[in-house]
Amino acid sequence: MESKRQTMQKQIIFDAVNSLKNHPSAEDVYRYIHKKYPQISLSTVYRNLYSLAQDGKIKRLSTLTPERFDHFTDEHTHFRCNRCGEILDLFIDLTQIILEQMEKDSFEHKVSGVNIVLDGVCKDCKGLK
Amino acid sequence: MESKRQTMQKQIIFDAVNSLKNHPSAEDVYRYIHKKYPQISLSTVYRNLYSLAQDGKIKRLSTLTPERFDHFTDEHTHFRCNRCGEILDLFIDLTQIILEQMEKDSFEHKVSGVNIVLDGVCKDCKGLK
DNA sequence: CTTGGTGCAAATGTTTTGCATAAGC
DNA sequence: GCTTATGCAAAACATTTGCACCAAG
Repeated sequence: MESKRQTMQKQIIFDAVNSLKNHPSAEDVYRYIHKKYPQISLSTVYRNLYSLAQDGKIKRLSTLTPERFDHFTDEHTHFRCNRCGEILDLFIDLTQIILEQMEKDSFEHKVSGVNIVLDGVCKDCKGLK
Repeated sequence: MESKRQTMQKQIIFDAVNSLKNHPSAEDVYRYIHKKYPQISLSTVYRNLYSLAQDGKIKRLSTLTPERFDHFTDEHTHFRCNRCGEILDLFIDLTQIILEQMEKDSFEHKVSGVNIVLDGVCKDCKGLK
C-alpha cells in the first residue's frame, strides 16, 4: 500500500485534500476533482488517500463515518456539531495530557494513536431553535 | 425512536448486551441471540440497540466501525489493539480532564459527549513477533 | 520491459427503510 | 382498537476487490 510511483492522480488527490481543508471524505474529494478530471475513478481516490496517509502526507480520521481525511497531520482533537454536521479542529493539546495521564497510571499497553471526537452543538448552532 | 412499549425482543437484546460485555456489534448481538431466538431479525436488533441507547440503558460507540454497544454507560475511554482487534475499557478518567481543559480555554461550543479511542498494541500482543 | 497503478464493474459489509402483519397497552 | 414494534426483503451507503489495460521508472 505504500507508494512506489509518483502518479498524476496521486498529486491531484493530494492537492484536493489540501484545497478542501474541511476534513473531506473520499466522496468529497472525488466530487471536487471530478469536475476537472472526470476520468479519475472513486476507487483510485480511495487507494490514493490510503496511500498518502500511509506515507504520512495526510491523516485518516477513522473514527468518523464516513471516514474523513485531514491535510493537517499533527495529532489534534475534533469537535463534531450534531446540528450542522460540521467537523471543527481543536488545537487544544489533549493528546499530550492523555499520554501524561497514561504514564502516571503506569499503563501497560503501547499507545500509538489518540483519537478524540467531541460531540455537541457548535457556537453558531447554539443560538438556533 | 424512544421506547414506548416493552417488548420481549427489547428485553432479550438488552440482556444480550449485558451478557456479552465485550462491546458487541449489532451482528454479534444478533448471532448471540439467534441460537435461542431464531425468529428475531437483525433489523429488530438494530432498532432496539438504538432505542436502548436513546433511553440511556446502553451506550453507542459510534467512533468504531462497525458500531459497537456498551453495557457500561458511564463516560470512559477505549483502547483498540491493532494486532488482535480487541477493544479494552480504560477507566482512567480522561473525560473529566478534557472537560476541565475546555473550561480553562473558555471553549465556546457546547460539548455533550467525549469519544476517545486510543490505538496501539495491547500488552498481550506486544510480546508476539 | 517490468511491475505497480488505474478504471470499471461487481462484490462486500454495515446500516436503514418500506410495508404488511403482529402484539403492547 | 389504536399504534407501535416486528420480520422480511430490498435499498442505501461506504468501502474493497478482481481483472484487463496503462504507464512510470
